Amino acid sequence: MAAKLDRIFDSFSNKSLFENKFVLQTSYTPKNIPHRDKQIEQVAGILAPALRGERTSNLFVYGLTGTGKTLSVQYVADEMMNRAKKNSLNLKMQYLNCKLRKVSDTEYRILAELIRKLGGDIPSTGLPTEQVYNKFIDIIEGEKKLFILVLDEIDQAVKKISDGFLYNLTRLNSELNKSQISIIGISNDLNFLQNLDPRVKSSLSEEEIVFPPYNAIQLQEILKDRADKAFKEGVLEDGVIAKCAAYAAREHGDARRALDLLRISAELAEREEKNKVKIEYVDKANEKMDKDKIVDVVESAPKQFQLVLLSIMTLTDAKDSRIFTGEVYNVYHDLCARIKTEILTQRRISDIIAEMDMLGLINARVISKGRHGRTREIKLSIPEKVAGRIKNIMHESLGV
DNA sequence: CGAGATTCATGTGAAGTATACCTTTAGGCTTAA
DNA sequence: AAGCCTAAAGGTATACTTCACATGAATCTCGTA
Repeated sequence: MAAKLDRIFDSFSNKSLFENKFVLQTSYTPKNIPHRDKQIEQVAGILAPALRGERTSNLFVYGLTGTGKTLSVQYVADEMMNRAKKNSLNLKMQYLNCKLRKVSDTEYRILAELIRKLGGDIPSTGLPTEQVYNKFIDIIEGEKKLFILVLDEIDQAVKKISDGFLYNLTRLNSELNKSQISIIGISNDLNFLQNLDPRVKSSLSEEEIVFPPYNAIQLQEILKDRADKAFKEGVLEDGVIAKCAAYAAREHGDARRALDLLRISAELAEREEKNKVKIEYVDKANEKMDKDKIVDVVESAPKQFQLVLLSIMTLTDAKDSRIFTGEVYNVYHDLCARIKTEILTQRRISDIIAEMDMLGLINARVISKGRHGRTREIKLSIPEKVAGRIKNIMHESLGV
């Protein structure tokens, strides 16, 4: 065993394909952002008044995942902060990703997280929401400043909560005396604005910028740029980058995905102690990414979700016809009885199934079976290759 | 035979409940002057 | 008297339950051709 480990460690330290892996990670902020010059200029143009101490317009940024929205905004923000520091302007920016699980569920949690990031302290529950607002205002009003709030994945937040939250935020300015606040909303959902309360819509999107997806060629350039820094000389086989770019271009030009693909391909190659990244590793990486995502969701899901999912999977195996809510509930019921867990009502299970549909674990749609009532028709949307693994995880965590 | 009426199995909304936290407040005890 | 601790009182959020009503097409009913 020890010898084997030695070998693994040796190969790891000696033959690493990476020069600097960090460059490929999502947290890395490159110095130049290719093909986004125009958007960056626009953002900068809109935010520039802040450097003169004026309030900036609220800004709304669209674009699919991995089109460089967050990166560009953060880039501009960083530059501005530098500038502001030099001119000793009291400018403050705060970035918040609304999608993080611990944050996303409620208005309360978003505000609480925001306050924590600003150095305040707020309990995780118990306070009236209004008091949390007051605390937030207190912090901002602490000293005179311009405050720019960047809300990433804002559509997620609104989907979970309501747009009342945004309404409150946009109105916040009228309650502020010394300071002023501007909001930058970043959204993946292009239709997001249309479903918004008109009042919110007009005040939030004083300015709008759209980030178009990258095409395959642009993706290749981005990848090459980073690959040069990330990898040692000549470890990439020809066409690896092209293939990563192609895969990602198929997924609406998602640069993040392209970079992940490249990194994971190389990691796989490294693990097999190869000294070159071959094209087939890209395929493997692609599969692995899908799989990891699902595993992640399932692992972090609450127990009752897992039980319901397990019921659905059992049913999928048992019969090849369509699956309905009632059947799932029966199986779930038995399962709970078997492992002595409390049994939730069918009403709740119905909601859980709807939520799992949102998570993309299953595919459920409401159908009417005429005389035989209305129900959801449920289909598992976990690939078979991953299903086994998922089942193991659940068996383990549930102790079935 | 075809237009309505009926029906089933569950979707869906609203309101209520239990639990887990949180702050505030008031009483009681300790402490220092 | 001031300070500190503790327990009770009064809030809220969240996950869930209960109740009640809404749905929508297969099936049934019945009048008519």
